[in-house]
Amino acid sequence: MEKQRYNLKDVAKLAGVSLGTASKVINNQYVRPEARLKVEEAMQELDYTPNAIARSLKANSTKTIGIMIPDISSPVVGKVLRGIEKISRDSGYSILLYNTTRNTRLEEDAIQAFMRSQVDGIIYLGNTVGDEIAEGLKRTHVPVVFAMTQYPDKYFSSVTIDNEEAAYHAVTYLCGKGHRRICLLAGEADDPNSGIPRTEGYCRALGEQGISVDPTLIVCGGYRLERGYEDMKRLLGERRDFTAVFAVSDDVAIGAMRAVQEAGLGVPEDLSIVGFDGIEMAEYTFPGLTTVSQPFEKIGEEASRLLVSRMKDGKRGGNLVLPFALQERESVLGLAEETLP
Amino acid sequence: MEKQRYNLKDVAKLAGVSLGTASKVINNQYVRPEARLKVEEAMQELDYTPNAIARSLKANSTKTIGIMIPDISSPVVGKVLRGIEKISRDSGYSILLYNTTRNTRLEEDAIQAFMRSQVDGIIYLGNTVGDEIAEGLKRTHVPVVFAMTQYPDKYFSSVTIDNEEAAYHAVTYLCGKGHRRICLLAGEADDPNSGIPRTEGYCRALGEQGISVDPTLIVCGGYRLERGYEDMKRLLGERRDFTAVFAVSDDVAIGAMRAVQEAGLGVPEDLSIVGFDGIEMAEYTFPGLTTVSQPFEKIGEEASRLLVSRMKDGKRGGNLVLPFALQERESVLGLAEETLP
DNA sequence: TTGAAAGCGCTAACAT
DNA sequence: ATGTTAGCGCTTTCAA
Repeated sequence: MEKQRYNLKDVAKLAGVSLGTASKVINNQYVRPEARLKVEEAMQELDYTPNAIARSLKANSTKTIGIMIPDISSPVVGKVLRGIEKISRDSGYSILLYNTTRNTRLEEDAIQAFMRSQVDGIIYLGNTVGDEIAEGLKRTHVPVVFAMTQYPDKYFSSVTIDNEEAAYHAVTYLCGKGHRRICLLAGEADDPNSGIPRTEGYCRALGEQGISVDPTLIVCGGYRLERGYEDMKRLLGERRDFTAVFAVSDDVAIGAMRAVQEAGLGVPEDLSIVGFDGIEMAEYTFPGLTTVSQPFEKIGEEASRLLVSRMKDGKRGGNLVLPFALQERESVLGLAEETLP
Repeated sequence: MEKQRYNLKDVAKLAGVSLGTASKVINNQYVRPEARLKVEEAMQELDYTPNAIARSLKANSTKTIGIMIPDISSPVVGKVLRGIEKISRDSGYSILLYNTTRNTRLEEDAIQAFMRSQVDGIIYLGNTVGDEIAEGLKRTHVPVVFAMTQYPDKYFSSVTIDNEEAAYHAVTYLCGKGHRRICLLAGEADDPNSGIPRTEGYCRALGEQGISVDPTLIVCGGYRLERGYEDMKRLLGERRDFTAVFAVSDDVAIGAMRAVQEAGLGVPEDLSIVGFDGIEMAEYTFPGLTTVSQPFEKIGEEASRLLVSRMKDGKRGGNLVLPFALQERESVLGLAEETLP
C-alpha cells in the first residue's frame, strides 16, 4: 500500500480546473455547477482532505486551543474537560492537551509549546496560578480563561464557584443540625483557590453561630483520598471531641469516612461528614455522602464559551461565578439537644 | 498593548544577517559565533518563538498525535492518558484530544479532524473498535495503536492485559476461598474487549473447578457505578443463593457493595466481592475492595512508546500484553466447609 | 560560512 | 466564473 497524500493541486489537475477554482469549491464559493461536480468527484477519487496546517499558516489562526491541566487523571478535571471539549468541538476548535502535574517548569513548557503551536486561546484548569505563569500567559497575546481558579488581573477571565460561600453554606448546614464542634479537613493552607476561601467560609459560619474557631480542629492536608484517610486516622487516635467533619473534597471525605469506620465508629451516628465537589462516587458510598456539589461540566462549557467569544471578537470576558448546590444524603446526623458536648 | 508576533525574518533583519543564517541558528547548525550571538540577542529582544505551523508545512510532519477517547471523565481513562501524555511529551509530541462518547459518528469526525490536522499518529483508547472505524483509521496512512482494546488486523498495534486470564484468575481465587455460587456482573454482553473475554475467563475457572455455570447468575449491565448498584439491588430482591460476586469493574463492584450494605447485609460476612481495574478508590471503601488491578499508566506509556517508534521507523508494533495483579484486601471471606450451599 | 531563492499547501486579490 | 499569482513562516538546496 502506497502512502499517498494528495493536495488541492492534484485535485484541480484531475478535475481539469485551476487551483483557484478547486479552492473555491472547498470554500463554498460560487463555481459553475459542472465544474464543482468534477472537483468533488476528483476529491472523492483521491480521498482528499484539506491540509489544515497550510490553511492555518495562511489564515494565521489554527482553530486550536491549548489546555493546561494539573492532573488529567483526576475525575474532577475529567468532568470539566468534557464540558470544554464539547463546546470547543462544536465551535470548530481542536484541543491541545498539556498535563502540568502542578509543576511550574512544566507549566512554562506548556506555554512555550502552545506558542509554537500557535494556539488561538488557552484554558488554564484548576491549579493555583503563580505570578510568573500569569506573566507568561499574558505574553502569549492570546485570550486566556481560568477554570476553577482565578487570578487578579483583568487580562484573564475565569469561571468558578464562590468557594467561600459554599463552605459557609455547608458549615451553616452542619450547625443547623446541632453540630458545634466541627473539624475542618482544610486542604492546602496556602491555596488561594480552594483551601483559603473554604477555610474562611468555615470560620465565618462558625462566627455567625457564636462558636469560636478552635484552630486545633483545622487540619491542613491535600485534596486526595489518602490525606483524608491518614489525617482522620491520626486525629481519631488523639481525640474524639468533635461531632462532625467538613472536608474540602469528596475524596478527602471518603478517605476520612473509611478511617472513621475502620475505627469502629459509625457514620453518621458517631460522626457526621460533609464533603465537597459532588463526584459520582459520593452517591455510592455507604452511607451516601452529603456534599457541596460543583457544576463541573458546566464550568468547562462556560470556560469554553468565554474563550470562544474572546477569540472571536476579542471581548474581555470577566469572571463568571456559577452556583453550587448542597446535596443531602445520609452522612449527617441531626443532633438532639442533650447530645451537645 | 500591541499584539505583536515576530517572525524569523524580523529576527534576521534586526540581527543584520540573512534569513538562512537565522534559521541555522535556531536549528543548531554552524554559524560564526558572533553572528549566532547577534541572532540570539535579536530573538531575545523580540521575544521570538518559532512558528511550528510553518515548520510543519515544510517538514510535512506536525509532531502531534491524535487521541480518541470514549469518555475523558472516566478515572481509568485519565490514568492511561497520563501515561500517554508523559511519554509523548518527552518524545517531543503534542497531543490533540478528541472525546468520542462511544459514538460512531463522532469517531468518524475525530478521524477527519486528525487527518486535517495532519497528525503523525493516532492512539485509540478503550472503546470497542467497529469495522468502519478501523477502515477509516487505516485510510489515514498514519500509525495507529490501540490502548486497552484490540482489533484483528496487523496494520494496528495494541497494548492490553489478558482479560480472559485476569477474570479466570479472580474467579479461581474466589473458588479457592471456598465459593461455588459466584455471581458475575458481566458488563456489556457483546463487548469483545472486556465483557466477552472476562465472561469466558469466569466460565473457564468455574469449569475447571467442576462447577457448572448457572446462566441466571450472570447479569449483563455496563461498567458504571449505577449499574452495579441497580443490578445488585434487583438481584438481592430476587434471591440470595450466591456467596460471592465478581464484577467487571471496580465501579460496578462499589455500586454493588452499596446495594449489599443497604440491604442490611455485610461485606464480606454475607457476600464476598471482587472488582476489576484497581482504581484508587478501591483502597478506601469499607471494607477495602479486593480487585484485579490493571497497570493503566503503564498501558498509556507503552502505547505511546509503540506509537513513537512506529512513527520514527515505520516498524510494525505488534500486540503488547501487560501483566495484571490481584490486589487482596478485605472484601472476600474464606468459607468454611459447612457454609457451602 | 553565508546569502538568495525555491517551495511546502493553501487562500485571496487581481486579472481575464 | 475562472485562472494566475503572491505570499503565509520556515527549511534547505545551491551559489558565491
